[in-house]
Amino acid sequence: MTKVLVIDDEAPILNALRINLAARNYEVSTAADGTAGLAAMARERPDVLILDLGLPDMDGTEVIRGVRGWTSTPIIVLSAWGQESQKVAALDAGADDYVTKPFGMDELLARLRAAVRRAAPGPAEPVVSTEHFSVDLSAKRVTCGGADVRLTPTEWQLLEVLVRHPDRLVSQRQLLAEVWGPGYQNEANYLRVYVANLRRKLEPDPSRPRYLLTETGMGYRFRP
Amino acid sequence: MTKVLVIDDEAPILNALRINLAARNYEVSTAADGTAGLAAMARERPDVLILDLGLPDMDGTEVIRGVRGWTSTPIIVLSAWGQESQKVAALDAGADDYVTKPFGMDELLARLRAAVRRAAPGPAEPVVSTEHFSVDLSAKRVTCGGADVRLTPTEWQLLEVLVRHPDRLVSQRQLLAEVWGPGYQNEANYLRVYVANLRRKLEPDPSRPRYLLTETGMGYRFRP
DNA sequence: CGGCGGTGTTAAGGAAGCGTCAAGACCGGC
DNA sequence: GCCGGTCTTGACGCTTCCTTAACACCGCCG
Repeated sequence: MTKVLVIDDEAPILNALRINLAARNYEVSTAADGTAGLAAMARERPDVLILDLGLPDMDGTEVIRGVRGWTSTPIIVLSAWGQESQKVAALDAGADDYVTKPFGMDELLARLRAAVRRAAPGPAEPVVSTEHFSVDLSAKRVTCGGADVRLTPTEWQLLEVLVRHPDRLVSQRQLLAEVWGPGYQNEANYLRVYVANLRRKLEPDPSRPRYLLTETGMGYRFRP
Repeated sequence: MTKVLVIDDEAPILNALRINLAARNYEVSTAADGTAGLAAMARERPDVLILDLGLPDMDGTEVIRGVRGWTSTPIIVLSAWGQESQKVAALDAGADDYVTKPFGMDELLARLRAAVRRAAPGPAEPVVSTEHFSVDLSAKRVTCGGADVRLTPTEWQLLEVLVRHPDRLVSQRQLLAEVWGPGYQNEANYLRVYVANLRRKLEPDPSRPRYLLTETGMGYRFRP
């Protein structure tokens, strides 16, 4: 769940944000001034910071600089209408984005999504490991006992489909359709050849498969 | 020098941007509609794209999607006041930021700086070394056995893409799109020629590659 | 016991992909 | 306009991969 920290001294805005963000399934924490905000930033380690520039105890750009000293967490700035120079200063200090008050909640949420998306390297953990081998989906890399394993394109595609559905039984028809195309749904012999190839390259004992299991008459299953 | 591409169909805005950006030492190119814009994007390889949503020939979000298909170059969107839903759609399509017309030039420039700064690799290690050669990404210099190696512009771009994704498989389509442009995704023979050039200049034994590995049917991989 | 459907294994031919070389096209500077 | 460097383009031989077929195996049931 995405964690958001809101630093603002106006109670109505704080409440509105807390309610709306919580409703969208964000985890929200708040702080009412710059000092408390910097402390909360270090303590909570949020994924995004929403920062009001008009704080009672310190200038907004100082907060930004304080945060930027040790993390690149995205910062979205709230500023009152007309404070052009402040906004510019905030962006130059390292803010990622800003929204002018009064603002529409939809716009803020869209900017929030954009900021989180930019910061996130990848949506899902792309590496699946077993005791004997590991598969890095994004790098398209397979290592077995420390050494790289070379897979042909077809072998890789087949393994990818199985690994993306761990513990699930994947039917022969689905495998054939996803790897060879929808026109190959009766060529079950392809599967036998390529599953055998994968087992020879990955299984500790290819004749007694431990990870790439056969479900007779149905399909195959990957058990991590 | 930072390169900026402006896609806008209104001549006054185009001129204002050209003058102001050039005065700030940006290198500016322009396009008047989406089609020409996408072509210019591939040709010019700007560091930032400024995109007006109100184009005559296609929807702004389509342009964004066309660009995001092959590069993560920052995109700043210009939109008329009040088009809230358009702005949200643009951000969700992959835009990085937007500015509402009429806009202050200072604000646009600040957002431009922020976008470029965000896109910069930041604290990433700018020099990658192997046992036999080392690549300085920021200085664009390659040394092999103590001596400088001369690379042609195309050779350098190709090497840069591979080195920026160490250990990762980079598909032929991605390499072609990033080095030659999105229109060259079927010219796999270019890759063969230039990978061979790089190997001849960098590999200790070009016929038995140790760092620039080919994965038949899939792409290439740089192993440090 | 002997067929039968589904599966695992292996090998060979052809297709596709790759490395290499070289010649021509292009483009900049002089 | 010439010249050197760079980029395209095509052809050739070689390697890798995909497809296909043949055969052994296993469990099931008549």
